[in-house]
Formats: sequence, structure tokens, C-alpha cells
Amino acid sequence: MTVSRVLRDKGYVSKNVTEKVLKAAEEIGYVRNNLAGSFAEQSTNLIGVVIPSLSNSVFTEVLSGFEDVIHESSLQIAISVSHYDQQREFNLVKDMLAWRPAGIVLTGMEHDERTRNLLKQNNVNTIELIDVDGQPISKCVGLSHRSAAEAMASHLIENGHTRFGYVGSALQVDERAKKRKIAFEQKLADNGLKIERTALSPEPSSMLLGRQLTAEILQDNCQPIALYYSNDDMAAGGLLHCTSQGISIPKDVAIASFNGLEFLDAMPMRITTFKSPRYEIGQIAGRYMLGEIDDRITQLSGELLIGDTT
Amino acid sequence: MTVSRVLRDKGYVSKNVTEKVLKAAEEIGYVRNNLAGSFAEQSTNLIGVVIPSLSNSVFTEVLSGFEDVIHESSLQIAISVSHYDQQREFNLVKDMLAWRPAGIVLTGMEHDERTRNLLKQNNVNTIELIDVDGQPISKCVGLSHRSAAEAMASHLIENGHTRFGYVGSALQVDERAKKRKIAFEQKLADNGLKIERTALSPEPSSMLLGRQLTAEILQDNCQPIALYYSNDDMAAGGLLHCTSQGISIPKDVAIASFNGLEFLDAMPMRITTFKSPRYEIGQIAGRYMLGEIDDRITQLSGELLIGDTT
DNA sequence: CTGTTAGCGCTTTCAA
DNA sequence: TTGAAAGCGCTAACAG
Repeated sequence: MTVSRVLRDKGYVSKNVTEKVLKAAEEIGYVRNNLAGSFAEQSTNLIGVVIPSLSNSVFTEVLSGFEDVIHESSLQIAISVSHYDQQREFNLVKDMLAWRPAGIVLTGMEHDERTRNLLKQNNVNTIELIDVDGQPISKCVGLSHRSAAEAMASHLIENGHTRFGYVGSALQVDERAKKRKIAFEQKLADNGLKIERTALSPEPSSMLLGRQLTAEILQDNCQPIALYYSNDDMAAGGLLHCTSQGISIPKDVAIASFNGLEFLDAMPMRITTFKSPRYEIGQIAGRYMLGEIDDRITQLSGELLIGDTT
Repeated sequence: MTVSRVLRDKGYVSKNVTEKVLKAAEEIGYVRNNLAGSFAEQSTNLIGVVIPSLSNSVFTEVLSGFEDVIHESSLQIAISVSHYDQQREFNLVKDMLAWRPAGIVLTGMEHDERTRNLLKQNNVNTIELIDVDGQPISKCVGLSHRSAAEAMASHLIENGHTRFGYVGSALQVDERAKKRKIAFEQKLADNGLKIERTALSPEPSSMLLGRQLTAEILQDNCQPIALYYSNDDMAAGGLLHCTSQGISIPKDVAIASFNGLEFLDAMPMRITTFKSPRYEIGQIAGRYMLGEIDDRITQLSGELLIGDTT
């Protein structure tokens, strides 16, 4: 017990003994056994985080903000990847719960019903990231993808665009992109307008795919048209297609997207997009974990970035 | 015990009892306590991974490959971020060892001596990623940054370049970039050449920084010159500076870099770079973890990508 | 300030 | 095929 007290710096131990214990621990290279310790304490400092993918910088930027806040505390982050699969997410959450984590962080508001039940029944401190359009299991922080899409639709309408196309990828798994598309269409409808053409692919988004789908959607000369993309990668591909074809932007083809990723700075033209506050979402999630925020929902606003393509 | 057997599907239990147990577990929403279980087993399925940063896609791409291999097994990944700080890395490794992980994954070959000792003494299955120029603690997989830089130097020399500049960032913490710079200089020296100008910054690399440092290095008209950059972000910024200034590429300024990141596809010109096999490194690290590889060192080659800028 | 006792929930081993 | 006993290394609670 005395050793335990010294090592945890808890309770009173004489200076003399403290030194001896510390020295001995150093000598034998003692490493605490968290399995035993946390087991005895019936709690851990682990936070289970589930994100859809590690190769989409949207999620790693959020993670980065989360980590920057968390890493000053004694909490540890354990990351799992759901590959956009709610069934897999459920299994991951179940596995994580077995470690009795201090908290769970999920991406998005759409989950398997069993996941929600599991988390609620076990009364786990849960935070959902990136989206706020829905009922959180416990807490959530993000932006309204509906509002973001509406803002973009309004911007295009105000700029006098009357014909619209949509270019998207992986909508069957990307719930946020799906919400944006629906809200965009709705806003157009409110103004007596509609999406005339759509190019979709189940593949993950990429510049190459954006380029291909844009070529497809423009093949029968429907210009002038304003294209709304599911995200920046797709839109960047679209821009490359247009410039290579000598298509006038934004006169013949306008380009608008979502995310506001940094790589857009590399493009020859500034693409109009909607910047999602990714790093900030992560930071706030971190502060939720540290108990610094109580609100059930934190809605961040994001920002419409008007570039040269609309 | 019978319950334990059913839940782990281990040993013989009658069908009748098995069903009853499974049903009861389902009803009460039983979740195994890994703290108790792993404690009793004296082992875990956790793999501790330490990477320098989550906001550098080099590391998340490696992680992605690692995860893709690992996630078919029963192993779990716990990620920590060292912020390029060896002291912090040591603390993270120590914290991870407290969980008695099935393995540890580190980035690079340069670590605090205490980290190496800790890992060796505890006989932990350790894998070092991305670099192979050095003595691994246990196993490592990566590419030779020396060779990559030498290949680029040779390419530039063969193309007739005779004057050289170097643009880099964060060399005090980026050991791989440092190795590349040294090897590049050495190769030049072997050919009676040298780096005439250097622009360095302690800031993390970014396109903006690359742009600024390139402006700086070119301010007193030293063209023609071949610039070697610490990585793609910096080089992309350099390219943007040159195109905006109407500088002829590669005639007046040649640009060469390292990594071969995907965002280069967005650039108006294909930058000459050296593609590091990031995803593959992660995959192989995963196979190391699963015990599918025994070699102490796996050296991957990478690829010189000759673009329009050299 | 130091020590004793009991127990965390599971698994390994042995016995029936 | 099932069960009983013991123990993993630590900490909370209490006693001295």
C-alpha cells in the first residue's frame, strides 16, 4: 500500500520512504499494470473514438482538434474505423464498452438502433461529431449540413443561376452529403427551381471521379449550369475538367462545393465552398469530454466561402 | 465457469445450456469486462501506435494501411500523438506499456534512449515505420530516405542542372527530411556540386510557407536554379509562387520534392517528386503485427515521379 | 504516516 | 459436460 501511495502520489508517505520506493521502482524498471489498476478502480482513462475513415482528412482534422484538447489531460484516445458501416460501428462500440471507457465519440447522428440503446442503457458519456441535424444520444457538436446546403443554394440563386446540376459520390454511406443534397434541392424547390441533371457514383470521392462525372454531366452541352458537388475533392476534379476543356467559369459552368479543405489553395481558381469548422468541432468535443460544456447540442456555423467559380 | 465457456465459445457446453446462457446475456445486455478478462489472461489485444501528428496525411495514410490489415483480426488500435517530441513519445510508450499491449508501433528510427531501453527490456513486439536508415529496436518497415534523396539529386544532375537551392521546414523535428537534405547534399558533393542557397523555417510545412520561402530564395535573381523541397506541400507553394511571377519552369526554376501526395493532382503542373509507399508501409506493419513476417527490416523502394517541373 | 483486509470479474487448473 | 478453488496486481476502506 505504501508503494502504491508513492507511485500514485496519493496520501501521506514519509520523504525517506518515498525516495526509496521511487529509486527501487526506477531500478527494476517498474511499469504499472493498468489492467489491474483500472480493474480495481472500476474505471479507465480511455476514450473510444469511432470515425468512418482515416483517409478522409475531414475526420482526421476533427480528431486532431480533439487530440489537442485531450492530450493535456490524463485521458487516452483509442481510435477505431467503421468504414462507413453502421453494423461495424455497433461492434466497435460494443468492443470499446468492454474496456469501460470514460467516454465514447461517434461520427454523425445516424447509428444502428442497437448502438443507441447500448450507449443509453450503459449510461455512457457519448459525443456525436460533425452533424447536429437530429437527436443526439447524449451530446453532440457540429454544424447543420442542411443550413450549409441552403446557404449555398441561396448564394447561387442570388447570383442569377437558373439551371442546376448535382455531382456526388458515395451518397449511400455519406449521410451528411445526403442531407446536403436534399436540403439543396428543397431550397431550389422553394424558389421554383430544380436540379436538372445528376451524376452519381457509389465510389469514394476523389478528384478523378469528380472529373469523370463532370465530363459526363456536361456531355450534351447543357451550359450554362451551376454544379453543386458533394464535396471539395469532387469539385476540384470538376474544375480541372472545365479548365482543360476551355469551359468558361463561372459563366458557362459554376462550381460550388462543401468542406473548405486546405488543398483547394493549390487549385488554379478559388472554388466556392462552405467551410466546415472541423478542427473546432474536435476541440469542442474534447472540452465536452473534460466536462467543460454541458449543453446537449453545440451548433457551429461554418462559413460560406465565395470564390471565383460562382 | 460454464457461462464463461459459452461466451468465449471455448470448451464443451451442452447445447441446451449454451442457448440459455446466450439468451440471458442478451436479455440483461451483458458486456464483457475486458479489464477483468485481460487482467486474468495477462494479455490484451491492444496495439499502441505513436505517430508524430494527425494533421499530416503521410501518417494517416500509413495508419490507414495498417488499420485495413489489422481490422480483420481481433486486435484493437490505440493511437497517440507525439507532436514530434521524443520526450513525449517516451511518456506515451510508458503509458501504453501499462496496458500490456500486444505490440507497439512507432514512427521513425530516432527515439529517446529510454524508449528503446524500455521496449527492449520488456521484450515488446515493436515496429518502427517509414524509415529504414538505422538500427531498429525490433522490426521496421519503410523506405530509405537517403536513397530517395540521392535518386532525386541524380535526376537533377542528369538533367543538366548545376545550381541548387534547398527549401525546408521544421527540420529540427522532422528527422526524415533532415536525412534527405543531408543525402541530397552529399550526392551533389560527390559530383562536385553544392547547395548554393537555403531557405529554412521552423514552422510546420504548408503551401503558404513554401510560397514565402521560395520568394525569399529567389529574390536576388539566382536563376536558373533547381530547388529541392523538404516535401510536397512546400514544393506546391513554390510552384504557385513561380507561376504567379511568370517564372519559367523548369527552365529558370526547377522544382523537386518528396512524398507524392494525392493533392499534387490538383496542381496546374505535375511536380517532380518521389513517391513514398505510405499505404503499403502500413499494410506491412499490420502483417508484422499478425506475425506474418519475420524479417527484421522490410525496405520498400518508392518511386521517382518525373513531372513537368524538372 | 504505515499496514491489513477484502475484493474488483474473469480465466486457468483441477476435480467430479 | 459442469463446477470449485485460486489467483491475476492493484486500490478503497479501515485500523493502528
